[in-house]
Amino acid sequence: MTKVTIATWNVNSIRARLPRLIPWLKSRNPDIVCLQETKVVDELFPKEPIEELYYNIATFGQKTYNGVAILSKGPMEDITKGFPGDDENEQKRAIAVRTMGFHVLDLYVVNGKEVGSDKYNYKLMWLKKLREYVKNEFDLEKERVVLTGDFNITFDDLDVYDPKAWEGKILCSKKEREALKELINLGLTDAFRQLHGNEEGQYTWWDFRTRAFQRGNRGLRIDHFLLSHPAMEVCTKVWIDREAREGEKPSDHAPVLAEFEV
DNA sequence: ATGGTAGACGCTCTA
Repeated sequence: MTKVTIATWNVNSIRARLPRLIPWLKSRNPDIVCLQETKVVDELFPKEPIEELYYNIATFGQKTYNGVAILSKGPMEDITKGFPGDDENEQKRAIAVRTMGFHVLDLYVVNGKEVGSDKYNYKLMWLKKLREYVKNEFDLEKERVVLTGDFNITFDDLDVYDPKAWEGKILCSKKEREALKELINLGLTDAFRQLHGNEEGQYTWWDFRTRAFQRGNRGLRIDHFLLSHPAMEVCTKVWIDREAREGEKPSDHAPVLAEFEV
């Protein structure tokens, strides 16, 4: 048996977060890392300091906004960027690779701004495209498939610090939760909830604007590991690395790490 | 009815 650790982290700019990312990679030493909101074109992605830690890197970035990247200690095959049929102007929010015995999809789901807005409708449309893509391109019954990243959706009120304040709001609205449920219903499991039961207060994102972390864990759980059955079967642990949200210049998200015995 | 912070960019947008 060997252990494979897969991590996800919305870094909110790879270049701004490098002083936090590099020491974190050294201390946690994950085998595979899915990054979101890299906010940089591929040519300017700071590859060298990450390659020095023996990672291969696949990037799918754009200027200023969005952007995803996968780091892996193993070789990466079948690198797929975006969804089938996307044109080059489409927002850069999805990248998939086959590495170390897993199909890994790194996702930065649309935020949606406000329920009912154009961005909200784009979010729901994007989630529909994601579902079709996963349904058509991956064998969830037979393969170890890992969908991870910033989903910008809570599953239910257990994932919310103040459910009353967030009721029906963006990240918590009925339509978003239904879209996430429809994705799950393809044959995926919310690995964190599967292994942690109804544990409360487990969040992955805290709003900078309201100083939600410092003011007492006022967060949401929106960064997820959605696993196919063969992946869930070998998953032994999922945990949120709150330490990375503390200290100088953190991202607004904490990393989430999943461990597999394969 | 919409502040607060953070990041990239270039005096504004996105989260």
